[in-house]
Amino acid sequence: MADVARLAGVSTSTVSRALRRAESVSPALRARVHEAVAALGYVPNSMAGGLAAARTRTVGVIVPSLVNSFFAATLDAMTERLAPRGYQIMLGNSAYSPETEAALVNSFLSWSPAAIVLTGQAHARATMQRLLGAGIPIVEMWELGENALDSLVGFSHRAVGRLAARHLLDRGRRRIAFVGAALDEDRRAAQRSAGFAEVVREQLGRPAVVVALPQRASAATGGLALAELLARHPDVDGVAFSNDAMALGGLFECQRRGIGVPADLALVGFGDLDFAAWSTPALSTIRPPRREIGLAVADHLLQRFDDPHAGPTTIDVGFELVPRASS
Amino acid sequence: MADVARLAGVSTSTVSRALRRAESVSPALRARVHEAVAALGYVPNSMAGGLAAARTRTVGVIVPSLVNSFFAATLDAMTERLAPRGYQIMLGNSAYSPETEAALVNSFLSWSPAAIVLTGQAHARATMQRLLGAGIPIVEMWELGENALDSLVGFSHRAVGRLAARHLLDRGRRRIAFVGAALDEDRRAAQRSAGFAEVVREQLGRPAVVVALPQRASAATGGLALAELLARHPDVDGVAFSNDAMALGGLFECQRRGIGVPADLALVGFGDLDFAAWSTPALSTIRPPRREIGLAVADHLLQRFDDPHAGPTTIDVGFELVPRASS
DNA sequence: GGGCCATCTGAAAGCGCTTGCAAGCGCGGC
DNA sequence: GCCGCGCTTGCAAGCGCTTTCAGATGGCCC
Repeated sequence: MADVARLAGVSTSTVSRALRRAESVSPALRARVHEAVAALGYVPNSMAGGLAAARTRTVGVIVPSLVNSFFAATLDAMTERLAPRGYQIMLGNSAYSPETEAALVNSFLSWSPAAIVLTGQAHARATMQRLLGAGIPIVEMWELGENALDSLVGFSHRAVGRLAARHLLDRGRRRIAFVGAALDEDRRAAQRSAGFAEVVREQLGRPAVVVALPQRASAATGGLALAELLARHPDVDGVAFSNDAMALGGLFECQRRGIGVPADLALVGFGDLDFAAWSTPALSTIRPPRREIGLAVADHLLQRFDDPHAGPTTIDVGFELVPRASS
Repeated sequence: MADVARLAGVSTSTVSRALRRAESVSPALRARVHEAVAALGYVPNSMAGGLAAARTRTVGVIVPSLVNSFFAATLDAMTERLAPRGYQIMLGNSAYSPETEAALVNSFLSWSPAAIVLTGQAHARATMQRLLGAGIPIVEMWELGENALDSLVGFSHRAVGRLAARHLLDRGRRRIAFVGAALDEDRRAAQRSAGFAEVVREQLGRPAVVVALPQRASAATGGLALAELLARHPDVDGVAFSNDAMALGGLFECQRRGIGVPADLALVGFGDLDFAAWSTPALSTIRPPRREIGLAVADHLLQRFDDPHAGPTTIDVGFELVPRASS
């Protein structure tokens, strides 16, 4: 930076200001500084900057899994929006464990991040306290409930479950069931399941049939769980799956068994993954705005970075039923 | 840190050493320091540390896409191995653009990372120079060719394409074709296509039929591309897809058209994604070690971090044909 | 033309750690 | 009993920026 200052014939404080808050430096000097920066290929040392300013252009993001393409799409969209503004993403993978999440939050905080983004609303108490004490924007995403820590960007998974059930009822199905996986671990899937069960109880006056395997959701568990459901309730005529990957597995299981979809069994998934529109029959599903969540989080954060007066908000990004041939 | 030092009755340098290189501090003091750290809930400021030491426990990773579950799985595995050792991942999304990659490398470098991990071997010249000048381990992953920048962890995509072709030939198919997408952008897919074409030329003495759509690979493009292939070559009897998502789209397209798989048309994919084993018929595919790449990269880096004498290596993680019912 | 205010720039004090250097200490050998 | 060597520990000098504070500059009004 001293070199840049020398070449531009100014002091390092001016260089810093020209690079940081351009408007506080006269246009002529600003141009000279930028020329010098370009000529020297100067790249500021982020750590020195961060240390001096006690904040950095870093956003810590913790997701429970990357293989789950929901969060991958959200992250994708988030980097897309944040990177051009010079914000780096520090990635953390909690593997659905609150303890791991706590450890990640701790180490993220040691970087004085500009914000921290978490998935869901379930956190260790210590995590929440530490987060609140940091005095930076905190965003919880992908879930929408009470008592937000700070900002919230998501939608109601209970409502998703309710909609799935209503959709099957609308299609004239009465012997309907919910198929999930790892519901103890995946809170949001459990909420969808609960919403589904609510509607079943309200409309049909009986407890809902829910089959959940302990393994993680996948096409394999979808097929296996459907097999188990059929073994226990051979007369089932409509199934809501916890996500599209499982629904795909269910669809294939039906093909193997010669079960007509939707003639014998109506299927509805969640996610609107790439293949849903292309399967035979095309998969009815509920589309969560995977990318939009990332964009909304990024936009909200940028706004709060730019305007210190901007406070936390709750953004309901909603979701959408995509009825197709499978139901 | 001063507080910790006071509580432990030592100087800050001792605290730093106890935390950093434990062996250079007597066991008694080390224990006192750790007690004090625990009592105070002290979390070191990474930036101050990084600034003073001119290096950080940070690894910059650039992938071309997260939605592509190949890289998501690799990243997942990498974080799993790196996080427990205190290394943070800075995530960059190049979106298959060398310019974006160059910008990301630049900003990563401003954090004095412990290493940088790139996807593939195609980079802007300036990127490579800057990287080499940084004097840190550089890993290129997912591709295996000549002239590694530094370390290399991957496999030969040309060999994958060759194997796909040979597999179809082994199954007695002669009118075989390759179906891909965005081959100009996705170098590795292009290499698979080239390997496929080589074998066709060698064994059948004619140029290979390759259909590639400009859009990104997906079930949708797989179905569309297969439709185009069938329009141009109705007599095709074997197809290798650039990846499993496309193959799935192709399989569904066959179901729609009543084309028997594998009776009329043999299908082979690439990736061994979750659903491949569960489709009807189960999808023959070539399995790249998605997670293993991440683990190998992480292990290699940790080794080089621990032992400054350790140099770059090239690791061929290989791949595996998984023959199933679709071929 | 002088005085005052607004605007822009520079000097310098850290930000919280790491690490080279040197001093302190205990112990074994002569 | 003294010397010297190794192992520990503390001192203090930065690492490369940001930002406060004050000084310089120029424009404008009376």
